[in-house]
Amino acid sequence: MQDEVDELVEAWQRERADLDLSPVEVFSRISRLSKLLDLARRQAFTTHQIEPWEFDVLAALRRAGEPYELSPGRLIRETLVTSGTMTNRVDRLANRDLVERLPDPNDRRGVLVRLTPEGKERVDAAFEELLDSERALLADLPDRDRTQLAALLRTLMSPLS
Amino acid sequence: MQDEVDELVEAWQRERADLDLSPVEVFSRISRLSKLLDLARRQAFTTHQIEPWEFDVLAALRRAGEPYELSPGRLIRETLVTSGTMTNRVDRLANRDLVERLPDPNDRRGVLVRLTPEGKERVDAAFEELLDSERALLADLPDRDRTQLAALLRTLMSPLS
DNA sequence: CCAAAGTGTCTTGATGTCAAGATAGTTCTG
DNA sequence: CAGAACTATCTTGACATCAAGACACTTTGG
Repeated sequence: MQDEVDELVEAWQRERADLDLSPVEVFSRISRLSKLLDLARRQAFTTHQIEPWEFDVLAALRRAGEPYELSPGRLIRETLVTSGTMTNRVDRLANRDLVERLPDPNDRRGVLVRLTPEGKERVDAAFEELLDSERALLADLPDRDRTQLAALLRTLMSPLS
Repeated sequence: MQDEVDELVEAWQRERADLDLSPVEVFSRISRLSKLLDLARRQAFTTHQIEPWEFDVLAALRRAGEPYELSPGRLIRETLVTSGTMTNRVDRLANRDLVERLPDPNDRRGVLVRLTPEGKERVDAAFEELLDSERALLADLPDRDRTQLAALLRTLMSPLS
């Protein structure tokens, strides 16, 4: 069985037979999968009227547990975006009443972003839908393979993070 | 050994013990890896003064083989971007003399994008650097695991593409 | 205790992308 | 062969992001 990446590697091989192309087999697939996953994710969220970037923020707050509060700085670190981006995201989420901004009682520079009850409902529903859709994508992969894949990805990631 | 995703899964587990979180173990790692890879890629290309998006276009033309020509439509399909984006990319690459636009002799609506000699040099050098940097990332992974990882990713991708 | 360095958040301007639609040329159908 | 449907590319306007820096407050060190 052959996929797009096999074709890509063959094309390179024809042109640059001198190169060792083995890294492409792994990394090109990861990049493509990630792009396709974004689409699937966006799809899964449409029912709940939220965008992937909204989910990322809401989910970080949800995972934090009661009282569902984190500082913008912490959200930045969790979601790997810049501060300008996070200001903008929180603004838009606050406009939609999914989060609210509170002054940090311990630091007058600081702010706390808190999930509203509606935000919590929304993110919980979206997460369940996301898990369902991802489970469907994994359907072809036996349990053993799934575990092994996760383990290999963990190893690959360790030098990067 | 534990990574960020293990922590993320634990946090979810504390909050939502009712859910089966196994898909997260795979997909969250793929997304994160892809993000980290983008950074590594960007890094590898700085020496050669090109951006990842430039590489994507130049590489598609390079792989096509002599005379290194493809239509914008074909480039769109290879790189998974919209037509507006591709027009913009080709414009900027043409301004930097890395590609040129030619009329398609067989279709007066059409255009062919051709790699210039400088574009070819640039993309070849960048690709070699990219392969080196990716090989370094794979250094910890034995050959056997590498092949298996590629195979598992191929299986995972097949229902999506 | 005060000045300097550090930290947390927001603002600004530039950039790359997309969706929708415009335009020009081609292919199909009756 | 004429009109309709289709295709290829480009244009436009909106949008999310980032990098750099502004601003307010806090911590550190003499």
